[in-house]
Parts: sequence; C-alpha cells; structure tokens
Amino acid sequence: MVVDRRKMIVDAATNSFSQFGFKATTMDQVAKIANVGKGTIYTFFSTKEELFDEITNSLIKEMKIAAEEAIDETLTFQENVHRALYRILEFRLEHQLTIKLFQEGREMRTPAAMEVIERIEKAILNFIKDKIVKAINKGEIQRCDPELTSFVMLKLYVALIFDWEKNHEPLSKEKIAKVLEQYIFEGLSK
Amino acid sequence: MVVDRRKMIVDAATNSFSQFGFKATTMDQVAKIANVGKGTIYTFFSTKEELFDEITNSLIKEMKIAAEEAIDETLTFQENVHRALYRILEFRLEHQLTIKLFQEGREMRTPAAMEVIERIEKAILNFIKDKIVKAINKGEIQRCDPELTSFVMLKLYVALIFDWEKNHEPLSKEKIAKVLEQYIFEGLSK
DNA sequence: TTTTGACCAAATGTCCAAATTAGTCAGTAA
DNA sequence: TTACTGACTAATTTGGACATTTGGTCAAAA
Repeated sequence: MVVDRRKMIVDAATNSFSQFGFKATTMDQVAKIANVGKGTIYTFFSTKEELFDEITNSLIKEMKIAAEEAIDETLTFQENVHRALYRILEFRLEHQLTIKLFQEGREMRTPAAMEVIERIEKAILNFIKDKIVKAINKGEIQRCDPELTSFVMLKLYVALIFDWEKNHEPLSKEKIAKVLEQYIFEGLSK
Repeated sequence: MVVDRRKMIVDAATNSFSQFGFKATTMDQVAKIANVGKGTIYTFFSTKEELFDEITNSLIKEMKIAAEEAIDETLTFQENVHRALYRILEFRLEHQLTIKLFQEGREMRTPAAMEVIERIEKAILNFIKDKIVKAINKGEIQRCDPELTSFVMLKLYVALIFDWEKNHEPLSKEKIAKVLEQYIFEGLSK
C-alpha cells in the first residue's frame, strides 16, 4: 500500500464537510481533493451518509477524549462536571466541523446535520449520566435520577453559554460555575 | 355605531391567525370574514403587522392574567413560581394562536411569528423576575440576580416540559414541581 | 484485483409568466 | 361631510418547463 486511499478520502471529506457542511459537499469534490476516482470512495463507503457517519463518529470520540481529559479525579464531582461540560461546549466553538454542522442544522435544517447534532447531544448526556451514577455510588451526591439530572445539567449549561448570549453579555467561565453551584448543587431556599 | 367594525376585524383576524398563522392569513380574507371592505381595515391599522401586534399584545395580556390568577398569596414562593410557570406553558398548549405561532416560527421561520415568540418569552421573564425581586425583599429566598434566576427557571421549565418529551415519557406536573424543588430550591449536594 | 471516470436517474436549481398579496385611493353611500 | 368600499397597482410569490448538478453504478483500464 503506497498511499492510504481510505485515509486520503476521509481527510478530504473532513475538510470539505468542515468548510462547506454536509449538503454543499459533493462526492466529486471529495474525490478531487483526495486525488482518487469517485468510484474509489464507494469501495470504502456505500453512501455519502456512511462517509459522513465515519467522520462524525470520530468527532464524537474526540469530544469524549477531550471531556475525559478535563476531568481530574482529585477534584469534586461538581468541579469535574463543570470542567467536562465546559470543555465539551468549548470544543464546539473550536472545531470548524461542529460549528458548521450546528449552523447547517439550525439554518438549513439539513436532516443529516440534525441527526449528528442529536447524536452528539446523546453522547454528552451518556457521558454525564455515567459520571452521575459513579458519584452516587461513591456517595458524593444525593440519590437522583441520572437520566433526568444529566438532562437538566446539559440544558442549563447550553442555556447559560449559548442562549444567555443572545440578549446579555456572555457569562465568564467562573460565573457559570458559580451559577451551576448555586442552583444545582446548593439551591435557592433559605 | 351600529356594528363595531374594529372588533369585527380584530375577531376575524384572530380567528384567521389562529387557524392559518401570520403568513397564510391574507388581508382580503380578514376583510371577508369580518364583513368589511379591505380599506376599512386600513382605517384602524396601518399595516398587517400592526393588526397582528394588537392581537398578540392581547394574547400576552391574557397570559399575564392567567399567570397572575395561578398565584395564591398564601403559598410559598416556590409553589407560586411553579404554579405560574406551569399555567403559562399550559396556556401555550390550550390556545390555538400560540400553538400556530410557535409552529410557524419553528417550521417556516416567519419573522413576524419569531418576534412574537421573543416578546412572549420576554414577558414571561419579566413576570418571574418581578416575583423574584418581591420574594427577595420579603426575605423568602436568598439574594440572587433576578435576571439570571428567572432565565434559569424558564429555561429549565421549557426543557422539562417541551424538550424532555422528545425522547422520554412526559413528566407529570407533580414530578416537574419535584425536580424544580430538588434542583433550584434545594440543590444536589450532600 | 483495484481503481477509474463516463454515464444515468433523480434531485436540485433557474427562469419567467401567471397568480397572489399588502396597501392605496377615487368614488359611493349614508 | 364622513365612513366605508373594492377595483387597482406595485411588489412579491408561485408553478412548472427546462437546464444543471449530484449521488451512485459499472464496464473498462491499470
């Protein structure tokens, strides 16, 4: 194997999806960038969707690794959840592919893009759910429904980072941590 | 004044906007339903948007009244916030006009519909913010940023009522109250 | 056996004429 | 004079004929 054609294709497609999104990326274009015949792509991937899936699955794996790296076992559950969630949402802003995909899902409603967004959200929820289950077993937090708790945490995070910005000055990382602590971990009551 | 033409127009328009939404409602249609010439509409409202605004402002006022009615001064702040927010979101499901508008905003991105949705959201936020300020002054809850707190509460509510349903069995009213209490008012930590 | 690009059907985009629509205003009715 | 009307207009939207592009195939080349 002189050149890894599969890798060439995946790299070309990653570039194109990142720059133009799913819909505006054509198989002809990918073939040209990858320096292969279009037919070659179809010896590795049977549809455009399958090629896209391979790339987005890598993306999700990368996100998981980034989140896992943000966690520091010597810190508390609270701090770790904050670090992991913040890292994941930061990841979204750093990676052209996620930016493009979220934009495409929002603005053009491309089904393939929307499906990936859902897969990403589910992966994040599972990640947090897992951390919650472990924290419950270690007695670090109160018994609670992990499914519901991870859902509440993610929604709150996304709201504080992305929705709040639409009408207010962005919240700093520290402010977000404080808000999370105040509401989820402490409660408002006197 | 034998017949109140203005009222005829507003009633006709309310019906049409509720059934067909903003874009699919034509001024000819409103005139026909209201039994007036089209020109008459323009003696009361100078544009289609202005007619729409009058109707949506009434809607928001109605929502405020419904929310205010849900509040019982003898209950705690927590219970009242829950009752008011739940009532407002219930209102959305009961009133054809809000259903249609949210659908039109989501699916067709009609600017007029999206602006109303934003106005509704702001009205809800102001309503809760006001209740929070009062509760702080009465010493019922901890000192906190009312803007941020109302934002967090609304986002959490909408997530629990509308977003949770997309992948799970709907939560009962009582369950939602419990979740709110557990997270916002009590906190998770041991 | 692996790779290729010309080829195909289907999906998408491009026109443009015809239809629809928000808003006007000269005229009618009261 | 005043309140109301609907035919009219300019601008936008729609529908559909036609052209282009695109995902996917496959016979031939390497």
